[in-house]
Amino acid sequence: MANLPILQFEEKILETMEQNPVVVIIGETGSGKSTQLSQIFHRKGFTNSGIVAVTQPRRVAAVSVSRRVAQELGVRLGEEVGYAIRFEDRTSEKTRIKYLTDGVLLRESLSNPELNQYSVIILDEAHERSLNTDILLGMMKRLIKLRASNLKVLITSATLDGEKVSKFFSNCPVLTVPGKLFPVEIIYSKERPKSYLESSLKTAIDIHIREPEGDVLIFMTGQDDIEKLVSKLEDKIQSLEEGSCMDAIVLPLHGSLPPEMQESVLLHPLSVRVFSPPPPNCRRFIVATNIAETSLTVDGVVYVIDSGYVKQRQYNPSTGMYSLDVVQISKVQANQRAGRAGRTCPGKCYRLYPSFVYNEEFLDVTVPEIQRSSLAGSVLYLKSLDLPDIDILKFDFLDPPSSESLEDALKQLYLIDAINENGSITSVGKRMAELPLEPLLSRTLLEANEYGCLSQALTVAAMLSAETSLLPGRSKGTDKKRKHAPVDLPDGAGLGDHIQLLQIFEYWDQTNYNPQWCKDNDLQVRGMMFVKDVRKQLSQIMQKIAKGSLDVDGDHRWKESRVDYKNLRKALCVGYASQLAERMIRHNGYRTLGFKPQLVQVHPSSVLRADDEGLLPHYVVYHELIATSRPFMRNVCAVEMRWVMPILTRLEKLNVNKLSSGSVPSEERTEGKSVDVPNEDVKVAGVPDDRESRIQAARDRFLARKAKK
DNA sequence: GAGCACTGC
Repeated sequence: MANLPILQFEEKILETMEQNPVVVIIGETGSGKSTQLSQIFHRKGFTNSGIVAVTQPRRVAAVSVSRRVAQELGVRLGEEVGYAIRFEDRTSEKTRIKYLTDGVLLRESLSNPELNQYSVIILDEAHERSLNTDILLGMMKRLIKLRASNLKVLITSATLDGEKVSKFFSNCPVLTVPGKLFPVEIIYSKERPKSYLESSLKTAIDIHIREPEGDVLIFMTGQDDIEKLVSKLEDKIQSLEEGSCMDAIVLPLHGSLPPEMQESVLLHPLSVRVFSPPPPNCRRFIVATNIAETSLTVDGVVYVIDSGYVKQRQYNPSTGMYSLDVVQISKVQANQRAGRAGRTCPGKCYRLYPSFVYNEEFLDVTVPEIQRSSLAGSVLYLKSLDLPDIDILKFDFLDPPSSESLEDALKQLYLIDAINENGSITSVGKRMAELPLEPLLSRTLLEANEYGCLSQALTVAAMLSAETSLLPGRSKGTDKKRKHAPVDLPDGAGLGDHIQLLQIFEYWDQTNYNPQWCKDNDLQVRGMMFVKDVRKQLSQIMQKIAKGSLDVDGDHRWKESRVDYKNLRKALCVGYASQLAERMIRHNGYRTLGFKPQLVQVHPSSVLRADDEGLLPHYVVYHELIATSRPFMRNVCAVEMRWVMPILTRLEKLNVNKLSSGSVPSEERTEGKSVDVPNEDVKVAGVPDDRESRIQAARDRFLARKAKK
């Protein structure tokens, strides 16, 4: 600890802090910024007037760094040094240094907008540009004006981004603290590879034959490529002449591996011996996604092979559709990957692309999450802060999202009553913001409370929050098994996936949360326990914010509602009003109604059932649109026509221009736009002209069908 | 009839 580079900069940092409310620190890997900055401020008495907060984008980081700091200060974790993450608050009245996830700090500012308990706020790993950090950056800019006399803000960033952050904070000073990395030699390819799978295979084998010992970390884009490369690499290594090289093992590392397997990769070869006979000098090849870029650190890596690509999820605000695309990494990512080779000794990084690609094609920094996600939740959050000087469309973002994306968020919020036609937050919206959920689910919970099916809705919301971690990753071994397993699971009564999720939890509940039941049905125990936690947290918040009596514990008197789940589905229909789709006339394709109309299909994994004529329900709401091989609706729920009508009416009245004028006092607003011609109003920027006529057509068909009956 | 990188309240 004594020779951490950052400690030599202590005086300089303190001096700069004294004269400036905000300082940007560029601290390279190994500089000690995450553990030392907070201690420096503690030593210098900043903790006498308030707490020093350090945010982290990940839970594990908040926990492990705070543990380290407590140890270094020789105090018990939870006393002078503590942490706060979702479901776990290990702080006390004694706490002076507090590590917390950026999401927790955002929640805290909901009840205490000026964050008065803190004297110093450090936004660590800001260069990762998580959605929450970006919102915090904007809020800090405002906060330092309000609390000019008693708040200091520190932002840690990457070399390529520091100037930009500084400019954002009126050219605040930038301090660079060197890291403690060993030099890494960068080796570029002469040309672009035809296939980066083949190219990484060749490079890996070259390293194995020519280079001295040291593990090899290979960055690939996804599970498929990883599995292919692992098996090719294993074949190639086996075919090498016996005794000509040292032994080698090949290990995959990605997010859908069970956590135990991820951990076993991180341990040093000594521990691998538990599973296999101890090879004297054995090289490990770790084939990983970008999980190894920041989230996990693999020890012993000397060589890195960088494909130059990453799989990224992006949101298209005009269609409401997500897609997973393989895209080029940024320079910051490329450097981060290379750095993984220099943690224990000098290393080498093989970039499978020419240097001009790095220099001319790669973006300096990764496109921030805020420009790749649906912003309904963030916009609702900002609206709920009710800050007089904040206009969402002009909110000071470091990288502003497109106006199309903001308008999409406003439109969604309007359709679920979270904001009114003038863009102001409603009382429903205020209560929604208290819930740590996507707005559509928050809205569903509030509506369900009105219909007496809150308990069911809580379960659905909790199940959806954990959904990806419920099913184990697909691997050849479990695939066949899983074909039989779901037979034992409920089928959602044919009404859709939300209902099935509800039934699954209810079954588990009836077994008294038996872990064996999860295993028998191929559900991850950890995931189901998480659902239980989330459900509990949500019901506690609902008890605080909902009016009237609540039924959060499950009410078994509602037997009749279990046949068709009408109340729950009705609540879902109101909550998911902006994600509604109508089936085509004579086949089972659907057309989305809230966005620029898209032809989509129900995902094949859905349990939604067709009627006797083989047709699916006329209307469904969907949890997510995802474009993979084709555009699919994932997690759908059958809804009834008469529930849909009010939504169509609301869609018709939609006027995005009015929604976006949120900061103008309402009198002025109605003055200027008093002409009430809804047909004209629909034709605004970002909304296609044909939408109105399509909705009209949808209504006509609906009325015609109704007349027939 | 498909398959998904990574986080977080």
